Parts: sequence; structure tokens; C-alpha cells
Amino acid sequence: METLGIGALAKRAGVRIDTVRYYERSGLLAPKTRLQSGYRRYSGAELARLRFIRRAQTLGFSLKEIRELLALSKGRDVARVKRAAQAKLADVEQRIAALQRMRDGLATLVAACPGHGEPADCPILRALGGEGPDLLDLPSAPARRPGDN
Amino acid sequence: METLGIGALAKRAGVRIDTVRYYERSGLLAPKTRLQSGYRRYSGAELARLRFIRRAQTLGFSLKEIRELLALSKGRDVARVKRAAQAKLADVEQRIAALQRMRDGLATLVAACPGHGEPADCPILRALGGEGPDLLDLPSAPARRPGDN
DNA sequence: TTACCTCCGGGAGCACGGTCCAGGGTCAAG
DNA sequence: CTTGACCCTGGACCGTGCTCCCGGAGGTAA
Repeated sequence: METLGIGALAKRAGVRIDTVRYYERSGLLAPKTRLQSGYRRYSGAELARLRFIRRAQTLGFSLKEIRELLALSKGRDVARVKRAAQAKLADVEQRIAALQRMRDGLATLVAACPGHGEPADCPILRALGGEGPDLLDLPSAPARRPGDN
Repeated sequence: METLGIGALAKRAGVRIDTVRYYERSGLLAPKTRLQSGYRRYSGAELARLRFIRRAQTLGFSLKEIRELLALSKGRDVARVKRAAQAKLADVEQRIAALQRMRDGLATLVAACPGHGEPADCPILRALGGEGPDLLDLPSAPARRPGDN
């Protein structure tokens, strides 16, 4: 079977070598094997996994969350796996809903702005400026705080 | 006019005092005035602005991006303001689309998983496990890298 | 063998977004 | 005037997610 060195793997996934090693340290991606020399060797499965990690990241999942997602694949308890996937699904749906509210707010502003004339006539400026009606209103934030564990 | 101290402001916005000062340092939120003593005083406009910052953050906007959004309110060029808002709108729409693809992938997996039985029968495990068809496939990531400026 | 590239582990450094602390001043109630 | 809550500045520190550098070893082709 064709295997890849860390450099080839990184290149194929569009990632730096250091990043691959960092993911390994973080428990996200282990090489399939190692040579006697210590060189890492990867297969297609690891490449797929690495790509999955990257995709999930661009969607706003933290490495910790991704680790949880990936940990499902080792779960012996199918019911629990399903529940975890459902929770992630709900999470994603909430993100979508929140973004849609902001999109609607932005779209409203953009549509209402003539694109020329007096700043005072621009609803975008008025909405961002301060007191006006909350065109960009959203549910009050759960206040994510990195310090929380 | 009723003004707020930094503590009251922070409390009303559900934020720590240090965070308010951090935002000030970061050029996001200046007090309306200062007392001779140096105490910061805020009005309703600053409270609205602070709440806007928090909402935008929960939608995945960085402080830098939020600073750009807010900077629009000082723009004398209405056309540019509108263009910036449109760009943000497009950005939000892309995020939504990407999340929707992930949602669909997850929903498919969840629906196909019996929730019991053999791990080998669980499509979630198979999809995460490695090589299979990319049920969670997404457009290849633009590879955001914090180091890039 | 020489040359050159890749890889190794360990550790430092960085940007972001806070969070906390020390040491001291301010303000309002009693 | 005292007390206690609040606020000030400056700087250290933290978790996350990389990124880079170092000294040394492995691999490969001429």
C-alpha cells in the first residue's frame, strides 16, 4: 500500500509539516506507522482525517470539538455515537440560525442604503452608530470565555 | 443624561470590566467622557456598541473585523460603507452555505444510523473512520492561518 | 563518499482574546 | 472622617492554534 511521509501528507492537505506534528501532539492525528528511524508514515485514511480536521475548523469547530467528533469513531456504544452526532447537528443548526439573523440584518441595511448622498441618510451608519433600533439584533450571547473549562 | 460607570456598563452587557478596557485598548469602544479622576463614563450609545461587538463575536467575527464594521460609522463615503457591508454580507452567506453542507452531511449520517447494533453498521463511524465517500465533504478550505497578515 | 533534501524531537515565539493582580486613588453613605 | 465599594494604570499570565528554529540523524542519487 502506498504510504506518505509527513511532508507529502502535509502538501496534499495544504498544511504545514509543523501543523501535522502539532495535531499529533494534540491527539488528533497519529501516523499509521513509524519507520525504525522514527519517520512517520501515513496512509489515505490519515489524509482523509487531516482533511476532515481542516474542513471542520473552517466551520468554526475548535480542535477540542473536532477531537470529540473524531473520538466517536472509536466509540463502542453506537447509541452514544448517535447522540453525540445529534448534539453536533443541533450545534451546527444554531450557528446557522444565528448567522442567518445577522445576514438578514445586513441585507436589510444594504437594501435600505441608497449608496450615495448624505451619511445621515445611510441606515447602515445609523444602525451601527448607536442608539437606533437594533437592526442587527441577535439573541444575547452565551459569552464564550476561553478561560472556562 | 444618565451615564454608566465601567462596572455598570460591563454588567449590563454581560462582560467583564477587563474586557471593556481591553476593547478600549483595541480601539473598539471609547468612553463617552472621563471624570477628572480618570473614571470612565459611558452612555446608552456605548452600551449598544458593546452589545453589538459581543453579538458580532458570537457570529465568528474577529475583533479586527468588528473594528472594520464599526469604522464604517465614521466613513464619510457612503458608497464605500455600502460596499463594505455587502462584502460582509457575502462573507456571512458563505459561512452559512458551508455550515449547511456540514449540517446536511451530519443529518444524513444521523438519519442513517440505527442507534443500536454493530458499530460496523453505523454510517457515522464509517464516515468518520476514514476512506469512505466524503459524506462530510466540503469545498477545500482557504486554510486560515493566524500567522498571515 | 559527497551532497542535498527530508525528517526527528524539543523548545521558543507569536497573534488573539481575554483575565488577573498589585498598588494606589476616588466616591458616597453613614 | 472612616469605611467599603468602585475605579485607575501597568504589566504578567493563560489557552488556543499554530510557526519557526536548532542540532542532529536518515535517505538517496551521482
